[in-house]
Amino acid sequence: MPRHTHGLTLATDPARPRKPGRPKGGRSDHTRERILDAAEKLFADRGYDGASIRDVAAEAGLQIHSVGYHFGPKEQLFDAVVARRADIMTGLRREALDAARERAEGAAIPIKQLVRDYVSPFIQSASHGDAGWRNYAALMGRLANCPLGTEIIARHYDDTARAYIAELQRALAGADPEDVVDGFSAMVSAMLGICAATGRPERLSGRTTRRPPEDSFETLVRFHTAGFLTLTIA
Amino acid sequence: MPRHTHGLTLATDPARPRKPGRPKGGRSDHTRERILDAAEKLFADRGYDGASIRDVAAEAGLQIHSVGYHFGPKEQLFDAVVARRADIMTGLRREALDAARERAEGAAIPIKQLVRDYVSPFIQSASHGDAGWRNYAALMGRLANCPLGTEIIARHYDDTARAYIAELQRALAGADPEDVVDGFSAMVSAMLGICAATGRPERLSGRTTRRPPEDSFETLVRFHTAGFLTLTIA
DNA sequence: TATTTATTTGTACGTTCGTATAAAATTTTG
DNA sequence: CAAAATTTTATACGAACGTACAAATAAATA
Repeated sequence: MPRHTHGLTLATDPARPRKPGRPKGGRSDHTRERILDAAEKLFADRGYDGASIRDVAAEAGLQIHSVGYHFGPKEQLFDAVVARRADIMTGLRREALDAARERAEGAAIPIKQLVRDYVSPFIQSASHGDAGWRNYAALMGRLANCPLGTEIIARHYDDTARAYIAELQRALAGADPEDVVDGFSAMVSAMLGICAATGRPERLSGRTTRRPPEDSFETLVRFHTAGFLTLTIA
Repeated sequence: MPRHTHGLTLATDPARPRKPGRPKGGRSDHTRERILDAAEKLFADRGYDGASIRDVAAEAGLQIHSVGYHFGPKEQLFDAVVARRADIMTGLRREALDAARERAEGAAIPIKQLVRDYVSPFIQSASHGDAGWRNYAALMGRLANCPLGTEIIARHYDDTARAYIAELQRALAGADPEDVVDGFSAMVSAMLGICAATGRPERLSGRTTRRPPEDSFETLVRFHTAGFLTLTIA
């Protein structure tokens, strides 16, 4: 299995619908994954209100009610879509943070390391992962600045965000903690903007093809590391 | 009239509906403004698909068809909402750029000046302007990372964005032009994130009240100026 | 083998959506 | 004052929405 999929791949054989009846092995995870994949794609393309449960069912090759049967009301389906990969993302960021702490041996973790460790899992998944990860990244970008999205993001991402912010504040001793939070917010906004693949950077630079997200990633790390470092200067 | 409204205020007396019949003065601008105000608010709160034309009409105190009569299909209404203040915003940024060019007397404009001039009109309007500007700022944040929004933003904002990017590239001679575009995109993402007022910074910092956007504005200017400046270092 | 459990199917309900049509009301124009 | 123009009101249409119910099907259980 390719490393960048982080253990999650698109449900195979999306064209073949299941026959009715109790499935052979324990639970019917296959169908659930198919529904999540379809919902992820449509929510990313059209937004929460723009994507209908009917569309999701059709995209998954299922009847309408299968979606409600497995996930309940629409909001629960939406939350399940976000949660699935949020758990993976959070795990990667926690691992990276633990490793960085170990390497620092009690000292503050370098800013650049913190920026890299927080942003890297997301951009790597969005650029090297399968279509599911690309859809997920686009979806998170849509969610960033709207009420429903912020509420769900808070539930799944805020704990880890606070852990990184605490390390940033430690590494930036003397900086206003609120400035650090603003810097962190700016970093996240930029990260989501890169992965949203809106085509705007191409239009603004005159490129015909999209710049590789890894290149933007390196720029983003340098750019935001420098930004954080100036916050210590009163 | 307060300076920060930039000549646009909410239509007065939103509770009184107009009587039917041809209006006394030329066109019925009063009703049009009321509809735009209502649509601006609801699109910001609920998104394009989440806000219905019925809701807009009710918010404006009008019958359903008045909206369609004045603005045609829903997408045209949406574009009109974005366009109204985009024209004002673009004007302010152009003025600032012209003034900065004059002051530079042929030399490159300082980075910090460019950052400030681009971001300031938006954040000042969103923080000191009336409710209409606050709604508009929230709406633009929602639009940033979705297809429909990006298309409309391109139509109304890309020309001025390119003018600022050209000056940034001139001031950052030696930097990769693509890096400069990425930095500009990061700056815009952060600007929109601040004005979206999602409540996330409060949750991440433990504040109970929202940090004044002007404070975040000053941080953002320092932060991103430093980011741009490192792009010249290979 | 008979019963229970899990899943899919098919159909349907009431609501809301964007848009359209027709008529009434008021001002401007001739 | 009569006719044309403009805007509001009132109503309605077909389509799509989220959700729900009952029946059918197949595996698990007894």
